[in-house]
Amino acid sequence: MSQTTVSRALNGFPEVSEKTRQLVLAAAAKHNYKPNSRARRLATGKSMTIGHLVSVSKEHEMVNPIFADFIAGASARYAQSGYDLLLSLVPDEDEFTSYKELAARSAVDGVVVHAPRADEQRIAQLNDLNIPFVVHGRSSNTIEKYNWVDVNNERSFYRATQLLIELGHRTIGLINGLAEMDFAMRREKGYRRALKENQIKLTDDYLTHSEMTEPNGYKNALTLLDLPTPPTALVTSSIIMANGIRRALDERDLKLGRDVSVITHDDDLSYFRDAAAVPVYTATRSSVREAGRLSADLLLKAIADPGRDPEGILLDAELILGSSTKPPRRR
Amino acid sequence: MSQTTVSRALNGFPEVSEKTRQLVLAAAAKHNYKPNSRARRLATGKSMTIGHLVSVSKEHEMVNPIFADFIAGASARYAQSGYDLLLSLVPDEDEFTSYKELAARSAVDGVVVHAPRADEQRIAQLNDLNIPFVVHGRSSNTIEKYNWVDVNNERSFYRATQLLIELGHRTIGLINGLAEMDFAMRREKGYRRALKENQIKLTDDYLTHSEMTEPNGYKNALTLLDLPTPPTALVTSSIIMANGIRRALDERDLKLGRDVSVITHDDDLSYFRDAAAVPVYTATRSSVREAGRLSADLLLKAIADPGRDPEGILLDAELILGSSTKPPRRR
DNA sequence: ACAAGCCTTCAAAGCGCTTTGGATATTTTT
DNA sequence: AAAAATATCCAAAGCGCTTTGAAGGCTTGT
Repeated sequence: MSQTTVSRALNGFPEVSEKTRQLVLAAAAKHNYKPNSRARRLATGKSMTIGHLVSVSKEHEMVNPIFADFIAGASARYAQSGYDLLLSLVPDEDEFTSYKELAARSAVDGVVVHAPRADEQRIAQLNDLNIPFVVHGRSSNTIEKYNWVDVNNERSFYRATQLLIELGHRTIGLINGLAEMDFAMRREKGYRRALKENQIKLTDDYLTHSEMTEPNGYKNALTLLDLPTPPTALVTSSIIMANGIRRALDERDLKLGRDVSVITHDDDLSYFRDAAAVPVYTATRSSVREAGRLSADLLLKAIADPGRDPEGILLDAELILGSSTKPPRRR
Repeated sequence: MSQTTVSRALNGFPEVSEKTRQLVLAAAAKHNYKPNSRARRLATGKSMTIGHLVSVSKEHEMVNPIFADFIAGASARYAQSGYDLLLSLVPDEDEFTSYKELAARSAVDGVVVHAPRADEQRIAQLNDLNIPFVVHGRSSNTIEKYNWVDVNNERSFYRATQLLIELGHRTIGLINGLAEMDFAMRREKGYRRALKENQIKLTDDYLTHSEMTEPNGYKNALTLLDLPTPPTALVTSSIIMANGIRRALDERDLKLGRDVSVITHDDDLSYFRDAAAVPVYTATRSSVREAGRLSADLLLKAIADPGRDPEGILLDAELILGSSTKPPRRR
């Protein structure tokens, strides 16, 4: 049987009769034959690979813990469509070089941009390289069109802050992610809007920016608790930081919920899943794994149809009531 | 200039004069030329790709949080050697199929085996497939030779338990990972050995096995605290579980350290780095990122020299004194 | 029974590199 | 100055597939 027939049979072309196809498939299964990826990719001119470049902050060598769950969501989709996932953790200053290199050697058919900043260079750069991409998040100061999947950060933090205010809190801190991150900026905006609408004036002392680690949650919580007028409630951007906050409260002999209310953003990480009947944390919750799935779908569409107009998908984080929020304690 | 010369110049062959090489390099840099990966891989017969198959438990869709840091370590090494990292998150029951498929289409030059069980099928299977691999961890019930990088789990949990005993604790619980995992088995062994050497008899009630999530740490801690004779100290396999334990203590109005001592294994995750002058947790600490680096090195060596005898690298976890351990409280 | 048309199969070209074996230019030796 | 040795470059083959263009085998209509 000729190579052509085999190739066509395996790739589902209509020119081959059903009988021969079955024969070919049977023989392939029997010998555990799979077309050699390398040869196939050269012949088709496609890489059948999606690149994920995750930046590692030089300073703290920090890998954003949400990325594992995000990738878990995306990976499943890629597998379904026969794509491989190429992962590269790069020092953040090398990010663009890495994209360029991937494009030059045409190693990937598309890439995912993680952790966009409010000012994000990569979007224009990738548009220039003319390589399909999707951004997990958005970039406020970017005018260009691009594909993105994001959570409604501004609105959900507005609602979270509003909830605390309705409970009676007037001194509310925000323990946020790095200031240059787009999500952090939007969350801050929501927080400020809620305060403003309720005529609450707070200095920037009640606002911290840092990498979202547990120690940073702890440290920043202590800083806020040591203010002359300590906050009675905290909003934070990550459940990992929330754990640090809990530790800080513990150290000050304060009880989460009773003494200080906390609302956290909850990415629904698989190892922190807050699935109790009454959740531990009141939270703005949105599954980052689902975001991974949607991002993958969007990217695959963009690759399949290069003429396609960029699209944005906005997920709405639910505001989940848990036991970490109560009215402020009487003094 | 001929294709041959260019190829040789770029790949550092001695047959080309230094002058021409510089010319070629300059021209390549100028046009941002990089040899097409697909073509190069077909021509050389190498994939220049390392596969990481991370299994996702069907039940909880849990992705082991240590894998991000492990991969961060490995990725840096791959990049240095020009290798790509292919990541696939697969439902655990499909693991072997996935390896076989990767091998059949020769998509990778080697693979890393994550989270080995005490009875681990994959090792024999990969040896059969004759594909270079390294295991992160070991498999106690496997006789075959293989490359591995592991921590001295048995010894470090022996020492941890011993420390608690020396402090005066007699009722010590172990909140461990899944029973079938090799690391969990070894840690239990160390724990039991320390108890036995000190003539301490405890029922299996003081021992729990589960996926290492925060909620499981919480739940299992509560279970142990509710025993007729509750433990005065706990040993646990993950800092994420330790956070759950803290929450359980909190709920019971017990203070970590003062009321219940805790020693945790600490993988030195980037978002939980316990770098305070006096660490929060007394811990058996070993950087999983370093394990990633070493695994990558070992695998690359194995690929470069197929005749090489398998090698094992045993890392010793340090026992770090923190503030979560104190003598048991008088009743 | 023959031509037209379709279904099925095939031989060969090409994907963009690396590598082999040979040719040419240069230097060294006799 | 010629021969030998070496340094430098090149044309062509080949990696294992997909895809093109064409040929062979069957069916159908007349």
